[in-house]
Amino acid sequence: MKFFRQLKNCELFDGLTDGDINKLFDAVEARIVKYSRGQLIAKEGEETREICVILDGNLLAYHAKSGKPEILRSMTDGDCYGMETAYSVAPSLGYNVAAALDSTVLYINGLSLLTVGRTDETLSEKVIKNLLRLLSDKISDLENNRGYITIKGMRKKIAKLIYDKYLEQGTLTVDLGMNRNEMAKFLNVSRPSMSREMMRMRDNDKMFDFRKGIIEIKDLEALRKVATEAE
Amino acid sequence: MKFFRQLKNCELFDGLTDGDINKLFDAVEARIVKYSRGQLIAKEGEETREICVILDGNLLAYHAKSGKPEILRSMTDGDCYGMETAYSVAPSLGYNVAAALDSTVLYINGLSLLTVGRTDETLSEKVIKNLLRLLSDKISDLENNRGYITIKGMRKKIAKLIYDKYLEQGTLTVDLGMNRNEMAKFLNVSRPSMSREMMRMRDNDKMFDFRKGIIEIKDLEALRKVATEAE
DNA sequence: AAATATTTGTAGCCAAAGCAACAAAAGGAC
DNA sequence: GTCCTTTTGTTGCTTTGGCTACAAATATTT
Repeated sequence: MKFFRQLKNCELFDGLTDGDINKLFDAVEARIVKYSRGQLIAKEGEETREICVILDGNLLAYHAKSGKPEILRSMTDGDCYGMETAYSVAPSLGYNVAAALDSTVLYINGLSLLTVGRTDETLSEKVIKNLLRLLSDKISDLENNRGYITIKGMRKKIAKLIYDKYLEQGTLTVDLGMNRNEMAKFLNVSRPSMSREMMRMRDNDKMFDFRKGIIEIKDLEALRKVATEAE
Repeated sequence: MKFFRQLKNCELFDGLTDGDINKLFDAVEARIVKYSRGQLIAKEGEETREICVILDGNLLAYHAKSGKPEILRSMTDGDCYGMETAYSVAPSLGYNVAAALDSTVLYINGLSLLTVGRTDETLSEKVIKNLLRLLSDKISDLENNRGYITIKGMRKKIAKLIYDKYLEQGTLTVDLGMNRNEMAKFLNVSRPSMSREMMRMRDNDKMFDFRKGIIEIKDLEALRKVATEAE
C-alpha cells in the first residue's frame, strides 16, 4: 500500500502489524481525497461520522468565530482528527480545517472501523483500545487545561503550572515546554499581565528565576503554598 | 440478577437486552462493594482501570483542592463514572468520590469489558459504541464549556449563552435550564458581576427581559451581534 | 399562612488584569 | 558578521469584574 508509513505512524493504528493494517483496509470503508493549498476542508459545526487521517501535506485546525483565526493545531503525515465527533450523539465538528499545503487525506468511516472485529478479533481489540485511549486522553487534556483556566488569580495560575511541572519532572529546574505566548494562551490570560506577575514572583518573592521556558525554582515551599492554598 | 434495573438504566448498557446483560456479566470481571454514608470512595489522582456503576445509594463527585469542596456531580442508581480514566495512558481520576448515603457500587474491569466480544460479537459492538459515545459526548461538553470560559467580556459570555440557547430552542423565550449560581459557575464569573451586566443588557440596551431561568429576547439582532462579533 | 431557607437583584469599592507601546534580547538567514 | 524577525521584558493607564453586603423576591416546610 502506498501510504503505509503514514498509517503505521498514526496513533489510531498503534501496535498494529503490517498484516493488521492490510487486513484492516480490506474490511474498512474508506476513501482518499486530495486538497489543494488553501482549500477549506471542513467547517465548524459540520456533522460527520468519518475519521480523517492525513497522508500527505499539512492541515490546520482553527477557530474563526471572531475576527482573526486562532490556530488550534497543525497536522501532518500520520496525524488524525475527527474521532471525537465520529461516535458522538451530536457529531458536530468543533473547529474548521483547511489545507496549508497541497494535501492528501484518508477518510475512514467510524462505524466500519468498529466492525473489523468480524474479520479479526485481536485486530479489532487493538483498534478499539486505541480509539478509547485517544478519546480518554483528550478528556484528560481538556480537564487538565480547564483546571488552570478556572483558577482565579494570576499568581496562583503561574504557581500551579510551575509546581505541577516540578512534580512531573522532579527537578528544581523545570522545563515548561512552551513559550510565553503559548503559556499565556494556555492559562487564558494576557502575556504582559502574566509576565508582570512572573517578574514579581522572581524579584519580590524570590520564588524562582527564569529564562525562556526554563524555570529555576528557588523557594519550593513558597511556590507549593501558593499553588495549593485554598481559594 | 439482583440489580438488573440499575444496569438496564445505565447509559453504558444502553440498547442491551436482558439476555445481553446476563451474558455480559458472565464474561466480565466485576465486583460489588458496599460503602457507608460519608465514606470516601476514591481520591483525586488515584489510578484505576475500573468503571464504577452505582447500584444503590448516592455518590458525590467533588473537587477539594482548595478550601470548601466543589460538588461536580451527584450520582444515583444507574449512573456511572470512571470510563474516562479506565482507558487512558495516565489513568488518574480527576475528582474525589464519596458516599452521601449508604451505597452499593459495581466495579467493572475496563479491559475485561472489551473482551466480551469473544463471547458475543453483537453485544460487544453495543457496549463499545456506548463507551465511545459516552467519551465523545464528554469531550463535546468540555469543549462547549471551554468555549464560554475562554471568552473575554462578561457581556459576550452572557450574550453567547443566551443566543446559543435561542438557536437550540428556536423560540424568543428561552430556558437557560440553570439558576444564576449555576450559570455564573458555568461561565466562570462571579454571580453579582454577571447579574450586574444582565441588568445593563436588560435596562440600558433592552436586549432581553428575564425572570429566573427564563429569558425573553427583545432585540435578537443586537444579541446576535454581541454574541458573534470579533473579539 | 407563618416561618425559614434559598435564590435573585442591587450598589459601591477596589484590586486584578487587560491593552498598547516600546525596549531589549535572542534567534535565524544570508 | 549584519540585517531582520520573533520572543521576551517592562511600564503606565484604564477598565473589568471580583467581593462584601444587604434588600427583595421566591420557594419550601411545617
